[in-house]
Amino acid sequence: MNRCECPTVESLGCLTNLSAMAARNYLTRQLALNGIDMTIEQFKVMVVLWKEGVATQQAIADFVGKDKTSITRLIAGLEKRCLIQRSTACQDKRCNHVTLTPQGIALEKSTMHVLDEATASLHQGIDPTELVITLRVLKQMCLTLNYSPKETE
Amino acid sequence: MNRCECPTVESLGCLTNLSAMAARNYLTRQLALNGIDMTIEQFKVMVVLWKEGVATQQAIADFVGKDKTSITRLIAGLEKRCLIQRSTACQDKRCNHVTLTPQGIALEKSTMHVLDEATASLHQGIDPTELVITLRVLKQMCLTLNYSPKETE
DNA sequence: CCTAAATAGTTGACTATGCAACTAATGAGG
DNA sequence: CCTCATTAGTTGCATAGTCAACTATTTAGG
Repeated sequence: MNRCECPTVESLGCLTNLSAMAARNYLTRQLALNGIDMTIEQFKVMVVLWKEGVATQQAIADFVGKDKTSITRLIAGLEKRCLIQRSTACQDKRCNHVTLTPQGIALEKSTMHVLDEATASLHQGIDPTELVITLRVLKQMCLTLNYSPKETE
Repeated sequence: MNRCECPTVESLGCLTNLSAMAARNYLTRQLALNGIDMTIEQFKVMVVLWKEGVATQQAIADFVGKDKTSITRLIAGLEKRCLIQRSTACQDKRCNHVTLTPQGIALEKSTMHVLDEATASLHQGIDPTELVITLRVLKQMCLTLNYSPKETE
């Protein structure tokens, strides 16, 4: 049964949700198929750390566009898998410094490879020009919603 | 802090997730602001029922593009709010017939109004031609993923 | 200096999702 | 007819997300 038949919609509200879920599930399967025990959400946190080396939880939250609460729990999952470490100490004792473990560092190459292949699959069959437009439109929508002045109220 | 800064991406994988979440949260707020005690997910189920009148849980799952497990739980939420009813009986005793209660029927107009306004907000500032392209691209991506022949394996 | 506001993180309650395992009912083939 | 595969739905387990309330720390202002 075709999963794109939601009767609601010719709207970004519904279609972004459907396609996001489809992409999410696809990436999850690909990671699993490649023996990488990591969810997409955890993966995004790892990308930040691979880039930055160290980060506070709040900084990670801002990077990946999530609540600090979510980060607390994602970090907990990554810590359980021994991919990152939390060190409570720094000048500002409110902050946690999140750093990669050797295992975490080692995963970068293979994991990014899976991501690149998966992204290629997602983009497959899509006209490059239209892809660019789509990405721009989605960003536009994010901006509109995050900065929306009065919530239509 | 701008929530569209995920460093990962110029990919549909990441951007659809960000924009879907943004849209989802926006719609949730709008429903709440209008005094409608319903989540987006429940709302989608209601749309199916407003259209179809009756449906089995599996049929609803297919319509909204979710697992039957999710539907079991969404339906439970709607039942608790007295918006729908499950009647186990029919020719095929495996099926549940899900129907609307009078309260559920009564909610259609106001709820759809909120949806229409919210959709207009989402689409605000987006060129109509580009919107059409975007919707087509997202559908394409859903199709690619649902029918993906070999999972890149 | 000391109180009040802001910030970083955590926790609990609620909702949603997927997978796997399970029950119950149906249908198909020997 | 009876067994076996299929289908509908439920439940348990793990993950994720939001909001609100809370602790601890830092900072700003009287």
